[in-house]
This record gives sequence, C-alpha cells and structure tokens, in this order.
Amino acid sequence: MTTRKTPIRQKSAGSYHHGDLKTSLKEAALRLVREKGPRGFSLNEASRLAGVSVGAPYRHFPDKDALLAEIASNGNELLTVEITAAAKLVSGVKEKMIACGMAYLEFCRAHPDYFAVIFHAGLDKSKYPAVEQSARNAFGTIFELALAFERTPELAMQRAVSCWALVHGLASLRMDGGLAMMLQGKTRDEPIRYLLELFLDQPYE
Amino acid sequence: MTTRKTPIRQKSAGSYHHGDLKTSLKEAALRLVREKGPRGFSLNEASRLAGVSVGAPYRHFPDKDALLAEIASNGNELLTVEITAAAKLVSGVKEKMIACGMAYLEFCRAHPDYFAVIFHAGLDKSKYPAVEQSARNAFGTIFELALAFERTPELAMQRAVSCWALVHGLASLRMDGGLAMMLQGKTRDEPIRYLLELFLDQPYE
DNA sequence: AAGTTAGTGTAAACGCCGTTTACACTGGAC
DNA sequence: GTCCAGTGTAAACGGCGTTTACACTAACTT
Repeated sequence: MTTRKTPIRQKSAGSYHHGDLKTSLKEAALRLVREKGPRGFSLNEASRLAGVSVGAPYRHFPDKDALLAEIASNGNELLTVEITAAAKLVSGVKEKMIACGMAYLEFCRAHPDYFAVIFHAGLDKSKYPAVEQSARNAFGTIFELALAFERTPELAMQRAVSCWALVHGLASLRMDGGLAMMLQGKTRDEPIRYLLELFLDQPYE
Repeated sequence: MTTRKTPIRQKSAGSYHHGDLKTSLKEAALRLVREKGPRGFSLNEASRLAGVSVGAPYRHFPDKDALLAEIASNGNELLTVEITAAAKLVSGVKEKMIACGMAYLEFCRAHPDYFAVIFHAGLDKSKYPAVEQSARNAFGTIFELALAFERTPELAMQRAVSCWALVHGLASLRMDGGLAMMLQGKTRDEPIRYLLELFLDQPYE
C-alpha cells in the first residue's frame, strides 16, 4: 500500500512562493507521524516534502512545537465535531453519552495520526492555550450531557471524567501496543459499550 | 527545591572505569525525564551526568531506545510488585481488584518518570520483547483475579481490560495536562474507586 | 508606470544530538 | 608478568532545530 494518500502540495518548480505552505506543512507532518510515529517526524523532512528549504517553516510557525500544537488543536476540533455529530444521531441523554464514547473510540481508530500528535508528541500543552481550549471544548460536549444526568455539577464532572477516562484508556492501550496481543481482536468496542451502559444505569452516590 | 534527590554516581576523578555505569545511566535518564519530560532527555546529557564520554553508553546499550526499554521494563516490574502487594493487603477477589486499580493510580502519582518512559517516550515496544513481557506480567496480575470472577477466560479478559483501561485512562489524562484544570483536585481517586466497585458488583452479560 | 514594502522564500551557519570508529587504559586470569 | 576482555576516550559523521543575512515577488502607493 502506498502511503501517499494525500500528496503534499510542493512548491511549483519555477516559482518562488509556495502558496499555502502552512497547510502543506501540517499535512506533511501528519503523514510523517502516521508513517513513522510522533518521534520520527522532523521539521526538516516536512520541509523537504513540501519542496521548501528548512528555514521556510519559521515564517509560519515560531518553532516545531507550535506546528504540532496547531495540529493538536485541529485534531481536538475534529474530535469535537465527530462526537457532537454522533450524539445527534440518537435520542436520550444516556444514549447520547454512549454514542460519544463510541465516537471517541472511532476517532482514535480513524485518525491515529491526530491522536498521536495530541497525546504522544510530548507537547507541553500548558504552553499552548489554544490546545487546552480545544481539549476543553471536546470534553465539554460530554460534560454538558452529564449535567443533565446529575444533581450537581460536581457529580456531573465525576460522571463525565469517568466515561472519558474509560474510553480514553482503552484507546490509549490499543494504540500503545504494549498489550497489543491481549487486546487482539477479542477486545472490540462492544464490551466498552456494555460497560458504559452499565455505568450510566447506576445512580452516582 | 533541588531536583537532585538521587545524586548520579560519577566516575571518580582519577580512575578510568566507572564501576556501575549502566545503573548510573538509568538513574540519570529517569532524572532527566522527571525534570524535562521524555523528549527532553538525551543520551549525551545522561552521559555527562554520569561523568563519562558520550560514547561510553554504547558499551552497555545498543542504542538510546534500548536504554529506555530497560527502564520501561524496570518500571513495569515495579508496578507489578506494587499491584501485587496492594492486593495482598485485602481479602476478597473484588476488593483485591479494586486495590490493584488504586495501586495503579498511586504508582502513576509516585513514579511519573517511569510512567512517562513506559507510555510517552515513543518506544516501539514490539522491538523489545522484555518490555512486552513485563507489561503482560503486570496485566496478568489483575487478569488472574478476574479469572476468579468470571465463567470464561474471555469474560475475564474483558473484565480485566475494562478495569485496566479505566484506571489507565484516568492516570493518562491526569498526567497529560490537556484537561488538567478539569481534574484539578476535584477528581481524586475516590470516584474511580466507586466506579470500580460499581462495575465489579455487576455481573457481566 | 515606477517605486516601495511587507511577506515569504533561500543559503549558510550554529550547537546539540545519536551513533560509529579507532584507539587507550585496566583488572583479573593464566 | 603477560595477555586480554571489558570498558572508557576522542574525534568524526550526518541529521536535527533554529537563527541570520539576504533575495525574490506580489501588491499597494503615487
């Protein structure tokens, strides 16, 4: 299988300016992360993919981490969209929360590159408020659902965090590979759906 | 606060040989990971900390990742020990599983450096069977408990994976910082204990 | 139409990194 | 006392992130 799903737009041969280098760099970065992991990605190689010198990215990003941060934000936004869409497809608060959890798992399967940038690129998110904000937005989707579930915001927070942690934990373990053989095939999403259902059937405290 | 909890043993001034460079390198690596994150750690700096030239580590590890892999294995072993010890302190299968989950969370709090090396150093674990084996051993502790819980190994696996995912997810989110403010203080371990308890009270299927 | 300028690219350099190679020291086995 | 396996050093390599000084060009001004 070729990995060239999305060809990175190169600078056209004769012209001096690229046209949309910022976008090309983000695409190149995602592709490199997909192919060689978040540690295998280098700014220089992304520049080469975009057909541009190694200094050019610095006209668009203050440094490498800023590029990763922008990708992470984009990823969180995409996640928010997909979670929200999934919730819309069903009715009932409990069903919506379950749909969100399943959508999270689906997001990790469909976009491992974004997932890797968000969680495994070693980004110091406290340095990038936009990343934190986008993460809060994603989490907020499910937190608001939980609010309709619980008597107090504190309980809703606990409920939301528990659900989030459960699906995030499964996604992380899957991605990580350390327990790959344990999760091989057997552990599909159904048990998690069942667990979520079970959990959401129980009153909290 | 000084970060020099454990001084790294340096090569003594006059002598040519270090004595226990392998151990010193692992200590130095853990310290650097603690102080600057898994991406801030460099083999060269670890060598300097140990008072040794940058080529010396290659007498003890084939490459940088092999050093990280050995630390990851050590971390998994330590985790296994602590989980096992926690289970011994209580009686009853359910109580033991809960104790394991709590011990996992405590491990992440007490040893964020090991946790970071295991999960956030970008190690390709499939290249290091020892790491995979140590991870399986840790997981095996709770899987065996689950076996006493369920009718079939498949159900036990699902049960164990669910518990593991839950505590691992919470630990990851805590460590990650992306949702730091959401988890600030409010989300201590008790809700997770409650969730585990609730989950383990429910028959599976 | 010509001149100016802000934006965006290049080339070359810096120091740090991981890794390799050829060499040096040394403690213990014989 | 000699040898030698083990362990350290020094110097070099290419790749990386980043900075600096310079070059090109599209668009705006007049």
